[in-house]
Amino acid sequence: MNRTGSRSSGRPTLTEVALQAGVSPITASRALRGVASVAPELVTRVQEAAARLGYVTNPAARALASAQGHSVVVLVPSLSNHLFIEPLEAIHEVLRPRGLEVLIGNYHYDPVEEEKLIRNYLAYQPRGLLLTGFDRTDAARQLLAASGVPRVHMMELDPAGSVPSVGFSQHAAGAAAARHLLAAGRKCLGYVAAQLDPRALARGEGFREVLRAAGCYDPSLDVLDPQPSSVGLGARQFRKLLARRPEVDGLFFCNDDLAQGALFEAQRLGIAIPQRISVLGFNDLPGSAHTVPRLTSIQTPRAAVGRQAATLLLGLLDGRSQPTCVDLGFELVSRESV
Amino acid sequence: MNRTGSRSSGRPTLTEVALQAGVSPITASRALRGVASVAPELVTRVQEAAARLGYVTNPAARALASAQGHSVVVLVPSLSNHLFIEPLEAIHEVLRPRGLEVLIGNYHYDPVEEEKLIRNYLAYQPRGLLLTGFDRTDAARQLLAASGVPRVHMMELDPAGSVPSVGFSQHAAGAAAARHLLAAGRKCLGYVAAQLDPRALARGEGFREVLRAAGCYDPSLDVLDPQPSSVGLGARQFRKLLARRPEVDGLFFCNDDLAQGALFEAQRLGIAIPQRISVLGFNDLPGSAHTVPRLTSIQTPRAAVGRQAATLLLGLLDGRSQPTCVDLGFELVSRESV
DNA sequence: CTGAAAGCGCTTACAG
DNA sequence: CTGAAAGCGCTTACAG
Repeated sequence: MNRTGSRSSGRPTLTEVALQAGVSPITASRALRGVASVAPELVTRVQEAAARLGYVTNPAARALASAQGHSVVVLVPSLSNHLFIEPLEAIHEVLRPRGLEVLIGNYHYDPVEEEKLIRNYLAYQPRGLLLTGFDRTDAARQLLAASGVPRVHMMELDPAGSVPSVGFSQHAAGAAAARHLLAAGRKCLGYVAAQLDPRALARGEGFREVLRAAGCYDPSLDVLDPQPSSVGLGARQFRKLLARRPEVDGLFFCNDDLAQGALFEAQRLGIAIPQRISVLGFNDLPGSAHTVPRLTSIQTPRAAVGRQAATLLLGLLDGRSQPTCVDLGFELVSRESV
Repeated sequence: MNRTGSRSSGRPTLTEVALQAGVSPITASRALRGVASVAPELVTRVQEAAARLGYVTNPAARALASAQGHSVVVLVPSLSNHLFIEPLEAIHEVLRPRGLEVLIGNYHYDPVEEEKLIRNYLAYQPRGLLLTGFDRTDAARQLLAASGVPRVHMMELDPAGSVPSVGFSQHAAGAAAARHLLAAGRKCLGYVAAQLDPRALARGEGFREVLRAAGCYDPSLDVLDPQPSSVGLGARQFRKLLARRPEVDGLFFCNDDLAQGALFEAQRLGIAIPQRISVLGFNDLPGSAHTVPRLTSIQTPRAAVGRQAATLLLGLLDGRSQPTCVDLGFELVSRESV
């Protein structure tokens, strides 16, 4: 048989399972895949044979024969800031039970790296794609369109509404932040952002718009730093901003780690939060509920985004659902720092 | 040609590249893979043809034909506690340039889930495996041994020294923690651990051993909680322990997030750190350098573990290196909390 | 240094 | 409901 040549993998094949079960390989294949048309008795016979031999489908052979991978590719801009871990876990939970492998690509906030990942992963003929936001190279856009692979975008809402997306309005979140600070009686407000991805920028837009409408927008109070977000950076930016503009009385941080750093630094500087300055975070990261003072933040539906995006993709694959735009909203969690 | 049938993937194939370049598919294959024996002129011709057509190798076909995947599987117990992100990134950096795909499996600290992942991923015929620690089911052990796939274990050192491993001695780290606290003049010491994976347990052993030798080990001062590690849990455990044993004067936490929680809670309780209680963390997570007071912690070589493990695996694949045990050590970072 | 033949382990039409 | 034939797109020996 085939097993003689050194090219065989050594693992049991479908043909061997079929032999044991006394059926043809095609029937064995159908039985294992749960194709309806197989006699129940044969199904159990095949399943037993497979179990006995410890048979596991060779994914390469399956993908080659069916011209379809059994994977869904998820592309995220980062793994290190914890933000994308929760969607990732939720995606796994939805997709794994359906027999779909989840391939994770991290492009480190670099559109060129994302384009490479898209090119590479498309070779795997994935069933679907889960992407972050809408900001990518033209080449990447073309690759995606040409591939025809169903996809859902996460974290941002499609402005046009034509591409399936699951997330919330970053702009509205920024606006809500400004309104909350204004409602707390603060007047001299700044936005402190790092990384400066499209979402942080959109929140800044929303924030500014409200301030402008309230007649208290001061561009010199904004701090936009392209460096990765971190506790240390938050502390540094807080100190610098305060030295420069001691009259500031409210700060919106684009991520909780920055805000936590500001809280630490304020304590070192002897600046009372929120008495002298209100501090508002974003994302409500683990730990923010326990800082001193407890951080007021905007909770984002990260796990829900992953879950819904995966579910929507599944619907698209089955032809059950239409491309839609799912707005999951956000929630301001009021604690002690504003 | 083949392209007529609906079974084709629609993407350009090696054969088409070969046609364009005026060579046989085999030569095209060799040229693209960088097999030495191809005439330089043909190599460039093939590469140009491939570029022109936008050819990307079909990984399924390649894996099937070569009875070898081009992936390395990395299995980690968690993604959410940030600990395993750095090794993962480092592994990517080493393996991707070599054309190896990195498949990530997260088993959520569940050996049964790890066993399933091993079974599944082995079907991909990975070139190598990167595993976390040595604690797994017997079935998993057998699968690994039977597969013959080269592997390197991370984070712990192989006690026997026969299996390749890269990490540091968890036991020694625990002992170092105890010595540091003792050297600071503390006598009433406890170990606060969560998750209770084998590594946290090993650190506890090392910690206890030193205390015992110093004649001040008190088992009732240890807090071992199987829940996931978090800032909130650290705060809770700190408060409870303090209510129960107000005389405690030094605490070693199995992870920095717990220690950070304790710092917050101490502040709320008005307990001076380190004057009344020394707090020692573990892992030196981002943020720990900025807490109030700044957290003294034990820095672990997480990125280096990933980098070295991947490098060692590469050596194993090339037959360049022998299985060895690489001890990367750890470093106590003295700040303000002890 | 290059190539014709065969095969990797599945699944897709096509029959019956 | 079941199966024989062909094919997915590569690479492995084997020649020359």
